[in-house]
Amino acid sequence: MESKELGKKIRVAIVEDHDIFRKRLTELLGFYDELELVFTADSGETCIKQVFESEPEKMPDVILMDIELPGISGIETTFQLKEKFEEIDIIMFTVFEDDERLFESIQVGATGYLLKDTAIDEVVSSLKEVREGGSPITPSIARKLIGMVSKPKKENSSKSEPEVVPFDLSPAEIRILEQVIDGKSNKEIAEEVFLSPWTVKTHIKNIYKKMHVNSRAAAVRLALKRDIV
Amino acid sequence: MESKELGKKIRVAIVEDHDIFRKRLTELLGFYDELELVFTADSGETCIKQVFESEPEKMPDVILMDIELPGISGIETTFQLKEKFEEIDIIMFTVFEDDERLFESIQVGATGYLLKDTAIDEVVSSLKEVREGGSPITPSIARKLIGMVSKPKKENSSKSEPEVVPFDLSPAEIRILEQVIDGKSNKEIAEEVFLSPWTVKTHIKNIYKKMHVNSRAAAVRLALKRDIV
DNA sequence: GGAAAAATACTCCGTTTGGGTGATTTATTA
DNA sequence: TAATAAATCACCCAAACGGAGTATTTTTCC
Repeated sequence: MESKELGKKIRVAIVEDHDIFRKRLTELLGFYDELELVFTADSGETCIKQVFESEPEKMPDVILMDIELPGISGIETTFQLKEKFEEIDIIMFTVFEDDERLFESIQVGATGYLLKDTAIDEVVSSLKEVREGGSPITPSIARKLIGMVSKPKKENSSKSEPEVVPFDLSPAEIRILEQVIDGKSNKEIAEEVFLSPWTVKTHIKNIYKKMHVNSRAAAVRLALKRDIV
Repeated sequence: MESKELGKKIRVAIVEDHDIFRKRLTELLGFYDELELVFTADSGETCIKQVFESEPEKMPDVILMDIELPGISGIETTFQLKEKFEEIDIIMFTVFEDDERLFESIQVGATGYLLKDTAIDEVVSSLKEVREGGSPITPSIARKLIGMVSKPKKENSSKSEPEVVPFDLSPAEIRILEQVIDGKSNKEIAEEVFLSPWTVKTHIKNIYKKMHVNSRAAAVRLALKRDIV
């Protein structure tokens, strides 16, 4: 855990399209001596522009990023920024609590995920935690995150190795996923497992939902990476 | 988010083998009126016994569970408790930060995961959050959790040596194959690499020929198996 | 300089996929 | 027993894909 020069101010940027909210946040963060607001932006495009134009000593350490933005979304913005500026930590800041956005945010490299009703000093601690290698996450969001890696409880497997199956795919689904990984088409799979092509398709759609992907290629990559097969 | 009868005291139990630590924690939590300590235990066995013998009005809402315990571990204890008392929330409380224990804790049904150096009022907020459907997690732990669901970011390996690639894919083809593995569509890839979608398609067809496959899924599997990326 | 390889762009066409919706049957378990 | 979850089958539609062919421009290397 490499804490980044304690004692130095944390350079913060705010990306938020809602004027009043942005100003209020700016105002509140102003009370904290340990923070230095380097810029605010009201859109993803502006934010990216600002970062590119920032002199090194004004480069933000952490960006508080609204997800809902006019034009490109906060998620897309994060993705683009992380491509070039890997070292900037980005905390998603949103009113939304849905799984998809959370998952996408994580995929594109967001470090934290806070709901907008988070108390201001919680926000400030989060900014610090992020600099120290942590990932501040609103508890209600954390529970969803846990849901993504935990499998709903079932049979007793307390002893020996827990036999970890990421995403809780049913046996039928795993069987089909294996065929998908083998590069077979739905029709081919159907013949292989003696099911109608429609059933195969339904299974695959359910697999996608559970794995949070939307194509065979992505499913294959994830499955191999997580050793599902 | 079903908050459980706000206004009612939260019944808490502490499971911790270290005497001084347990007493100190007990003492500290005593200052909070909104909490009611129903019991403490110094081992998993004792804890389970206590829960089974608890009268309904003394049943804990939340248990702060140390992971390192003499006899059965906090994880095993959690597992056994959750089997019978699904409604009890359990927060793992530990000095350990390793992935395995975190993962196991989640698998057996722990709701939160705090490090022992967490400030006391953070602990108290966590107890409340848990009752409101949240999952309080120490930020440094949360980052590990995120690592479990995120895709590894590509590092820029500035090519110095020729780097042998199975199948002799041209650099352009490898670049495109990487995108295919990321689950992108031809159009998305085209935008990413600034080429027309038709060109991308041509490349992909050539990749298929060289790899002797005829679908994305198959290409992804082969590429990952042979470490092309 | 000239041949070969790679990269680029485009068309036509039929097939496959992914997403949405809905329905029935069989376990399982609360 | 009632509620839930898993597995099965079905249809529609728009978008994406894969196969075949053609053609120009760059690069590379002998």
